Amino acid sequence: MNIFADIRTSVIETLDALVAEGRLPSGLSWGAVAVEPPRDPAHGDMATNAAMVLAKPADKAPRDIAVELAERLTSDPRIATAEVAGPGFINIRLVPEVWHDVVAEAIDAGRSFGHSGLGAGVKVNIEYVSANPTGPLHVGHTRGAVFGDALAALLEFAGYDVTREYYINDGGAQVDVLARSAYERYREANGLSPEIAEGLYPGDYLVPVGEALKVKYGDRLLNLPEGEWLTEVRDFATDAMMELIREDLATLGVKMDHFFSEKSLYGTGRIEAAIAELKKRGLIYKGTLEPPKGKVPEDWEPREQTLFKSTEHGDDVDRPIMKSDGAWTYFAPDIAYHWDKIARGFDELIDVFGADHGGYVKRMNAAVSALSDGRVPVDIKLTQLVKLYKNGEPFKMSKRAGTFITLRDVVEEVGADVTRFVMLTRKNDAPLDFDFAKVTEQSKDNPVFYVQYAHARVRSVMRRAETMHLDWSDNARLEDEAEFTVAKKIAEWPRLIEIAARNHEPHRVAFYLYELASDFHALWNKGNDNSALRFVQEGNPQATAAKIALPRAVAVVIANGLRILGVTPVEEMR
RNA sequence: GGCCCCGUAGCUCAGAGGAUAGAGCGACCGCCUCCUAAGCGGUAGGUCGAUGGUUCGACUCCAUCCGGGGCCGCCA
Repeated sequence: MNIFADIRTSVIETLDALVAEGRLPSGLSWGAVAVEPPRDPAHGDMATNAAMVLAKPADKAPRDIAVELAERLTSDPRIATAEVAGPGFINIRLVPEVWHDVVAEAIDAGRSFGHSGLGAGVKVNIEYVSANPTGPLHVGHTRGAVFGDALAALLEFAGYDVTREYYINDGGAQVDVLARSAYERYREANGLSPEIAEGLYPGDYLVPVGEALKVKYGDRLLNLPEGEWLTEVRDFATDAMMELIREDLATLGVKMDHFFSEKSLYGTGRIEAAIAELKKRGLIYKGTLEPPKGKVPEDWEPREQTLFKSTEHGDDVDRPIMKSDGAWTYFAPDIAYHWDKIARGFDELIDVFGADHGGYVKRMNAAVSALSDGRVPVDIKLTQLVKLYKNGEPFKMSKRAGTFITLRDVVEEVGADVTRFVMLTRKNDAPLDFDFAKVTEQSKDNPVFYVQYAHARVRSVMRRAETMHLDWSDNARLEDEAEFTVAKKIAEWPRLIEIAARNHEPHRVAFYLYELASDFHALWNKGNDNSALRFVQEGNPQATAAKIALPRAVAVVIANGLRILGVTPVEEMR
């Protein structure tokens, strides 16, 4: 139940009735008619703009429509008052029973409260993380992992059929570099001193890989020319890195449905097939690009390449898919990969990239648009930088010195729950400050704590109520303003889910939970002054049952929200 | 030079085209005999970067400009 959608339906039925009676002209569109919570609670529980958006097409004064509409709306038993205000708003107040019903429904529906038919089984593929398999995941990947995972859960909650996917970049030159780096560690394991040349990966994490290579191959690969060991070492090292990455993701609670290998596209005709699709549409040609303006590379010279006419689908320049030497560019397997997703029947695609990949958005959009003839929308979400701090001091990282902070460092330091919540306290495209000290602080300054604390408070009173052997009725008795404030916030949950899902913005869930927790803490505190508002009424099981329904509903919503974010709701604070 | 993101209170940030633009921090003033004060209430603080445009209505959409960041031929 989404009370805002329900009342909107009522508004529209009323409008239809007005049309049927000739009070409004026929043929009007209700698309712009909205029923929303007002900014100022003094304006009521919800407001509709119907009269204003219909005034012009209906050729009537907004207030005339509003007066007529408002008068009829009150015949809806849920609507207590409907008043015309301002330029033509209709401010609606609902009867108290509605809010009691919301509380009962939240408790009754439990984990499914807020589920939406929005997705209606639409198949969505969400690709995230997709880090090169050349080492452990670092902080930047962590944000992408958390964001993608929360978005996936959010869409599932909203009724979408979601596939979580990771694209393994195991087809390019970087995995050869990985192989050479691992080979040096293999030599080291054999008692030789490794030569980590400039450009190789120096990290310690390859030491065990070298040792494992020794276990598998003994000394047989020593003193062989690179051509004879490269493939085997590369595959071995890549598998080891993917195993490492899977473990890293597991510590965060991220589990992919599907890993897709770039390598599987090469030599199998799959790239060729995807390019053939573009060729079929007349979007492949041979040509020479202009040099990039502004920053001209020293060694630039015009070369003829095979190009994708991405400008036909909104890109700024056409993009090379094959180099002048006949090898595919990195973009070619990307096209093939996305063609594969389309061929697998996904209705919508989402890619989560780091902000440094912003330059690829237009070309990927163009590729998907071309390959699906505009049928499959692709939304590319960029996650901005994470700046690390400790007690307000910037945390210096140096890749060269190998002192970069890994995902595992972060999770071990503050825990997966805190990591996930904090990463979602900013919009994906806003930079994020992550202070190791502050995120674990137990105070209201810390949103993770604040929301968890609200949940723990509810569980605490529920444990107390257990001892009273009361009848756990879903029927709340709401009396105080603060109680209605909380119930009304709960009523917004289903609507919030739809907005967040539609915009692909899981951070909205985190912000909402903070607001709900705030309303709840306020109510709790009111119980300090006014014992009638306490959830546990000593020696009175009936009164307690009636008062404890509301916090129970709060806990349901907080738990559902936290689960979407991938955070475990806690039973008590420790 | 081009493209993308950002610009909202002193600071960090929310804000489906709606009414008098919000929250937290910081500052100031209050609230524990009472389910966790790990909390709550109040006060102060704003030309929503600028100028035009669309609209009944613009922080929101469009254009131009200013400021900050990122990316920019065959690299991955």
